Amino acid sequence: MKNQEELFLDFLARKRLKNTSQRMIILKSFLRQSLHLSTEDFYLQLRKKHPAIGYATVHRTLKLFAECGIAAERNFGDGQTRFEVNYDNEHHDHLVCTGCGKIIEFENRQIEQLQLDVARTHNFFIKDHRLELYGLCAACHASEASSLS
Amino acid sequence: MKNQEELFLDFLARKRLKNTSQRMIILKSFLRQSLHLSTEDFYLQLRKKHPAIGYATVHRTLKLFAECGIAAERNFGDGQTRFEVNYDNEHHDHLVCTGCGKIIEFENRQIEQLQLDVARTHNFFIKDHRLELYGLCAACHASEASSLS
DNA sequence: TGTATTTTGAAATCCGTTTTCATTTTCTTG
DNA sequence: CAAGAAAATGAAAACGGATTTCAAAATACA
Ligand SMILES: [Mn+2]
Ligand SMILES: [Mn+2]
Ligand SMILES: [Zn+2]
Ligand SMILES: [Zn+2]
Repeated sequence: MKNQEELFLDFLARKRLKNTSQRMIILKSFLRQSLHLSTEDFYLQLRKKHPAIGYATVHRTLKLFAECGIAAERNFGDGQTRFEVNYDNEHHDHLVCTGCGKIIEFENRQIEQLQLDVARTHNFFIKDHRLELYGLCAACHASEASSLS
Repeated sequence: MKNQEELFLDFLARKRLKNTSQRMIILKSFLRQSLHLSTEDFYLQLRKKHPAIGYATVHRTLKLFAECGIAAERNFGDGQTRFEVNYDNEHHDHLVCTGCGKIIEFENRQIEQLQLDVARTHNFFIKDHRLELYGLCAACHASEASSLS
């Protein structure tokens, strides 16, 4: 099993892309700290240590990560694309708190199986899916209840 | 059971909004022909019969429909918001063909129940959810298979 | 009616994303 | 270790869908 860094280097070689210091810095930073960060937020983080790296490069590199499979691109309906590390191509779905923005990951084999059933009954060939549950986390639910007049 | 038109008129009255000819024309057109149309596409349709109605008015009116519950706002990941009539607040999810854009609606009580289970195990209070299955419809799947070299 | 209030349509603006372009860096080959 | 070809970079511009602005028009209510 290759690690994320090796996977990315292989990808670069295969596509005749060049291995630059910016790409390595962005990769390491991404693997270290990223969890559902928007390009903007990730860029702002990175800029603290590496102010010379431009937004365009960050954007382009995150896209490369998604293309080679070490990142997943997510959209939780707030108009901002988010990226997260995609370990071993393991799939998961999300609970999104509309109160505080907290994101909880989950995986449910039964739901996945039922999705396949749905697709089959419609002669549909599934390539991908997205399931997001929106609502309030325990903390936000409690604070909303207590603030009702 | 009130129909969509009555619901919208009630909504306008409740919010002290005015009943204009544009709003009625847009409402009737929307109820008649809309199925997962983007604002742009809906506007282009409408313009054929009503060229004097502006895009901004169409956009604002579709938002009103969503606000009062007679329309549902959808986003299938192509960067365009789509609207559809939301009959009787009945929920459904979607199969989206990435080949031809075809959209098939489905409803699966078991999946809905399992979602509630997931939420409960995470002490999450669900308000809404979205489930989309992306892939190829039967026709697109067949044509892709036949075009492989 | 008169008049306050809302709505309208065109155009401008917003805002996240993507592209452009001149310059710099990387990589290959002799 | 050059040099030349190819690709990457960063700043700024462009893009595209969504939203807002604003002056003129339409509506609702007394
Ligand atoms: Mn995740
Ligand atoms: Mn639908
Ligand atoms: Zn929360
Ligand atoms: Zn299709």
